[in-house]
Amino acid sequence: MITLTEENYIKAIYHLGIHGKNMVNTNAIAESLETKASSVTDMVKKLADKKYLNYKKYQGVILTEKGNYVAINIIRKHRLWELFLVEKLNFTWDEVHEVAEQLEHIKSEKLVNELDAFLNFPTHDPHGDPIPDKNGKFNKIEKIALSKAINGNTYTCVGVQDTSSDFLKYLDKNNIGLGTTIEVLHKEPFDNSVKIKLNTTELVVSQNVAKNLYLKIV
Amino acid sequence: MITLTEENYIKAIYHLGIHGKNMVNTNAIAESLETKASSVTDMVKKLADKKYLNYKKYQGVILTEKGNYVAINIIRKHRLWELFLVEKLNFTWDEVHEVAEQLEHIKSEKLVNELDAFLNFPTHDPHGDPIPDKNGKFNKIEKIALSKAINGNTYTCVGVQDTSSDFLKYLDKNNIGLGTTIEVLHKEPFDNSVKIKLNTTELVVSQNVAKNLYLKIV
DNA sequence: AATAATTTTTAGACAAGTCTAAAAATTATT
DNA sequence: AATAATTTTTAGACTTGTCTAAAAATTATT
Repeated sequence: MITLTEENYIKAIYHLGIHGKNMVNTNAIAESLETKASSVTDMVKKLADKKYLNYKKYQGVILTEKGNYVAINIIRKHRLWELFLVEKLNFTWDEVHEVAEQLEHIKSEKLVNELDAFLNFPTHDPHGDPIPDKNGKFNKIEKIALSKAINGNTYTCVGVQDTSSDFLKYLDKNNIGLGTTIEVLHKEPFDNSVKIKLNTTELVVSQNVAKNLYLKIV
Repeated sequence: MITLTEENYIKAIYHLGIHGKNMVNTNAIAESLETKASSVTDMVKKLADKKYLNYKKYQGVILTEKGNYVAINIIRKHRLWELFLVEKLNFTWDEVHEVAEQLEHIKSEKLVNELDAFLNFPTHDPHGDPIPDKNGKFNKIEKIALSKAINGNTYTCVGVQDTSSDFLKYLDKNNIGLGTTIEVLHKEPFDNSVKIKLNTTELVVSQNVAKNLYLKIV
């Protein structure tokens, strides 16, 4: 039986390993889980024993097929629950994360699959992230950060990188959500801020915001 | 912060203390949680320190107001989730318990209250047990075990005592559910079995079944 | 290539919750 | 009321996951 802590390590390692196919190092895991490197070393040995990952001393860690499967399953549950909370229980997109972090660990195959059906087999969660299906399959959408968007083009918002409450509240306040149409008016080379057009209003957003907002070309 | 284990102890103590206002003893708690008496003693001291209950050495344990509040809140969550699983996710009444045991520990005031609203503020769960409201209030229904029902009277089924999968499957197989109309035809003094009439069919149930099936007079 | 800085691992300790075995208190029996 | 049976508690140990501090390996710098 896999423990809650083990699941959280596997999830963190999955997310850290997503870009670049190289190994995930101890300090990165420690930082992401807000724990100490020595604790990570201990746990990583245990997870290697259980065949969730391959571990080379001083080299870092990489998930096995088995570990990958576990990670994707947790992510599937997390995102289904997030969507459930927003669609059925009136949560806002900045409120869902904390609760979904708990719900993702509930163990019941039937529960996940019935929830999936209840929500009509959705493909994306409230932050625009893809939801893996029963078999772990999901397609990533071709998205681009606002900071890398091209002047004069028009896009729609398809997701966010940062899911912190503060950032999501900022977006809400400025009427930016999934599906919002955004035209790129001007990119300021001095501070990398970007001037955009939303419906009728114009808005200047900082580099920080621009980096964390994902768009798709219309 | 209260731990999962503490919550389970408090819930068990609440259920054990419901009949008779006297103290709940160590062995009873140990048996109900399938643990050892020595473990119970340790935990009970901890719960007393945290003011969830009053504990007198060798005398047993009784929940405080604070402990009672925690217990009722867990029961509220358990029963709301059970109803959700049956009503929205196609679970049968014998499948819900195990999953609800997990879901009842999710911590989010908003989640519980929104779930309550989503289900239209229900008053009873799929086993006929009352669901406490936001303020912990609930009315117990005047129910009677089939074994104590009176010959010739007609009742409706309002709940069960035993919620084991086997018992609930037995009831399903014989078309007995919440709201089923039951007429008591004959009580056999020899083995305490009871002959009942369901719609058109007649059925003889054992003493064991009769003791675990709750009825209300029509 | 030698030294410095950083990263990672090891060793030993701690808290939570559990266990076994033995001691202490309570309850039942004669 | 003394002894027997039962229940409860204590004492000490184990597991999981964590920590600090020190040692070892790797990477960066000169």
